Amino acid sequence: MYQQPRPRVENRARTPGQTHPTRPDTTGLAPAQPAAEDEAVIEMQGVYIISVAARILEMHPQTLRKYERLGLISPGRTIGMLRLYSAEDIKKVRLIRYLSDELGLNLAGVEFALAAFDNMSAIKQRMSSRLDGIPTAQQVVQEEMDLLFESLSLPVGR
Amino acid sequence: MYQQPRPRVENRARTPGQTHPTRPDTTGLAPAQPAAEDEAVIEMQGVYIISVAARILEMHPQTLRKYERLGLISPGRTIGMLRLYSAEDIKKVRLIRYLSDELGLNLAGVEFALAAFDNMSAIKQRMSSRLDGIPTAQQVVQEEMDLLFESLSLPVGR
DNA sequence: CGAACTTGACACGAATCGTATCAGACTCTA
DNA sequence: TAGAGTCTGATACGATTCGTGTCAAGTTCG
Repeated sequence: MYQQPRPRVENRARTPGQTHPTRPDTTGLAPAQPAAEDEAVIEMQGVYIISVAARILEMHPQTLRKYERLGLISPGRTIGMLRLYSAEDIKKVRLIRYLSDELGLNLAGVEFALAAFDNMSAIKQRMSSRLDGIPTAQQVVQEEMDLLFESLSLPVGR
Repeated sequence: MYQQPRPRVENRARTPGQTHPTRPDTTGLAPAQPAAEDEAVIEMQGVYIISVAARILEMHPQTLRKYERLGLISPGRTIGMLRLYSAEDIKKVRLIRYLSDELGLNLAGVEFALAAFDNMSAIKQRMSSRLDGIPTAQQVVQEEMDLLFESLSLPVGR
């Protein structure tokens, strides 16, 4: 078995005493995480194979594979084609899980939302760029677009 | 029975010969639509009770009631509490159906998308307003925000 | 008045989602 | 090189969601 099934609704808060088994990576592919003290908030770096990523995220490996098949994430690969999840990938999966669990979106909705975020970021960038000579306008755009991101009830700025 | 079940995927194009029964509104509440020639594109005005709205939209009345219960639409009411669907409401339902059928969003996703559209429109308005004295910047915002709306693969500007 | 309609509540089939399981192939360490 | 452990794709399962259908009771309006 892989893990106890994660309840469908909000179990983000970790029970304090419990910590991950931190089973040694026999593969050696994933750089050891910095001796996790509070795993829930550590900023990790490096890449992880799917089993490690799944343990970090407390999700089923099959779920991660399904997300990739649907194009929601695109983890790297080893020479042997093993998936490698970067910190960016982990963050993105957390966002996906938030949209799914907290907001109740299905995967089509998640795809739509992710695309919307990307487009919003890109447009914000373009506007700021085109307003290069007008710092006042740049400021306005910056403020309002940030407001727009906040209005989408996201956990953080993606 | 109310109608033949609408296929889940894309049947927007009406078979040319067929036209709605246009059963006379015994209620008299809904102003007669302008003698529909091509019902698929008519711009209607006035308000309709749920049975008429459902026939126009080729949807089940229960679906419209469910949308309202979820807060996706808010049709008016007669003094007798009968629902009254305006042209705005009809358009909104068409958008909902597009998001659901074409993009595959569930209703939580539709709610998210509608809120995002509203927020985007509001922010665009606010930016344009705050950039009142800088027509150049106003133009940029206008163009880019329109681009943003287009990028969301919407049928029209909502 | 009375026929036709709307209302809310409940139930059903199909589809979706996360998870579980399987055999086979691969990886990496000893 | 041998072998334990892991990954891979494919498939299946239970729970949930969504649109639709059905029902009795109340209301509306000609």
